[in-house]
Amino acid sequence: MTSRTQPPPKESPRPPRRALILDAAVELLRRGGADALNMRALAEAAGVSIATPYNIFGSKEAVLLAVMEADLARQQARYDSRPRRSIGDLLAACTETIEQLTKDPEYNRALLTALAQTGNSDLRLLVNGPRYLIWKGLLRGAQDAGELRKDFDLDALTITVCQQLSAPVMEWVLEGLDAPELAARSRLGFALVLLGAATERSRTALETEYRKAQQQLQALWQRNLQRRLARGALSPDEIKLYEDQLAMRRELNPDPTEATS
Amino acid sequence: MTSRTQPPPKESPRPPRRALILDAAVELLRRGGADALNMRALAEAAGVSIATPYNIFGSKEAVLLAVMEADLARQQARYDSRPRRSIGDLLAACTETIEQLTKDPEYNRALLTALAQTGNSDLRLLVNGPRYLIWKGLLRGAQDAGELRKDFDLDALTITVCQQLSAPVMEWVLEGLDAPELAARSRLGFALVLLGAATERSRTALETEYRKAQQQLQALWQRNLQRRLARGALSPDEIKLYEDQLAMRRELNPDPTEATS
DNA sequence: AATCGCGTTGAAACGTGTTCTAATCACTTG
DNA sequence: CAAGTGATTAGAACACGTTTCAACGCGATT
Repeated sequence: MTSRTQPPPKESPRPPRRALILDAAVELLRRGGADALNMRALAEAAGVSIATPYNIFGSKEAVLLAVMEADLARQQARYDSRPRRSIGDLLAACTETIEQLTKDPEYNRALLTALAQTGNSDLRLLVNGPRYLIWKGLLRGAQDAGELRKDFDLDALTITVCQQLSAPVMEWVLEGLDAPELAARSRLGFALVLLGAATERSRTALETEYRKAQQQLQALWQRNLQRRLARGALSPDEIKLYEDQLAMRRELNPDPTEATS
Repeated sequence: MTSRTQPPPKESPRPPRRALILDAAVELLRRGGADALNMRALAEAAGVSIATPYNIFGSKEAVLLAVMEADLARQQARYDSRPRRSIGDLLAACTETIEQLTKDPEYNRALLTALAQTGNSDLRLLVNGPRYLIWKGLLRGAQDAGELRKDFDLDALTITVCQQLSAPVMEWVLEGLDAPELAARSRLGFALVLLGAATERSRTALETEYRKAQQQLQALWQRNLQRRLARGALSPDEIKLYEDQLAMRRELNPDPTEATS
């Protein structure tokens, strides 16, 4: 009946404890990471009893899901407000999504880490459900605009694109990637996937996009590897990867920049 | 000096406690899932004191990493033994990887769940490092065989392909996907990504592969959604997705199979 | 044979999510 | 204005998990 879906239509009498707790959770996650968010700290930060979050939400997991839900609702609103139609808009949306994540890295990482730790499986639906529709809408726009072949199923494209986004995001959450690499990787993935379904009209633009992302990524790799080499913080696997890359590159360019050293 | 990389070259005197504990961990994961693997149960199952795993490995996380490492070493050996060169081999390797995972679903899911819960960030290197090289080798083979355009960077392709594998696997671990859908999704992703870099020679085969995976996926979706509809276990988001799909399909085929009901 | 080193042990400490219970508070009702 | 009523609170208690630590036992060394 009301416009909200989840919460029972019960208005908070005076002190909005629900919001108090959610705000405190966000702040704790942002400041101390996933480990900082335990129920005692949460209650204290919100200025309520430890029993209160349990009365209102039921469990720690439910608190986290509520935080996530609020986040997604905000994002969804942002997307709903601007319809987009071309592949350019699609790529822009990708960049925008990554920016939203990396704008508040501690918080977003901590939230996703904490949710992963609860082993929650609703996470998938919560995150992917609404997002899926957003991306599908964008892809449909591009398809209608003749930038994607009509004989490619929209759902299949959407899934593939979503996977290309979620994988690097997950790595970023686990601290395996920094923000620039996350951005480059997702754009690269988008471009390459879309290239597979591109029409003649969109092909060159996507190839350009692809090449741009690829060069960005290569530069980042070089930089990150050399930084880690300098720190001595490099695992055998990474070293092997690095040498592998160098060998490849040397193979392709018979005249590398070795003379400068 | 020795052929192994990680473990210090120290032979176990009589009772190989290290192996005992690792075996017990595997068995616990397989039988009871991630929750069943707590240190007390592990110690008991291995027939040692609870302190022993800590002396040998250092922490629960380290035990899990050791289990994972042993797994990967086994897999790596399997791949090393058979060099492959074409896109067909690449797709076969994808299927094979998924089969390895889903052949022992409880164990693999539990292991990855448990590792995700520890929030470990070495996970990425451990899993991706060796795997990365495997996939890169396969892609290089396909590129050398003229099935992938030479002007596409191998690392970029490898990353994108790996992401197309890791994302659905992650969803599968979180119980969001069943085994057939996992297989279909990864093949779909592989085909679509490779299609972006396909040469004229490989294009039609990849399109066929893509279409096969797509149809498989669609059939699975229909089945899964209807099954969940029947159970009444469907969230609003899923219903919206379902209606969205139906609308799309009706839009495309003016004559759906509705008459049969 | 006595001593030393070292891995192993059992129990206890510690942290965390969750629940329980008596006391408290606000708001309605007579 | 006072009493009742229900939700809310504070704090302890509980269950369960990881980790630590001092004591122990066993084999090798001198």
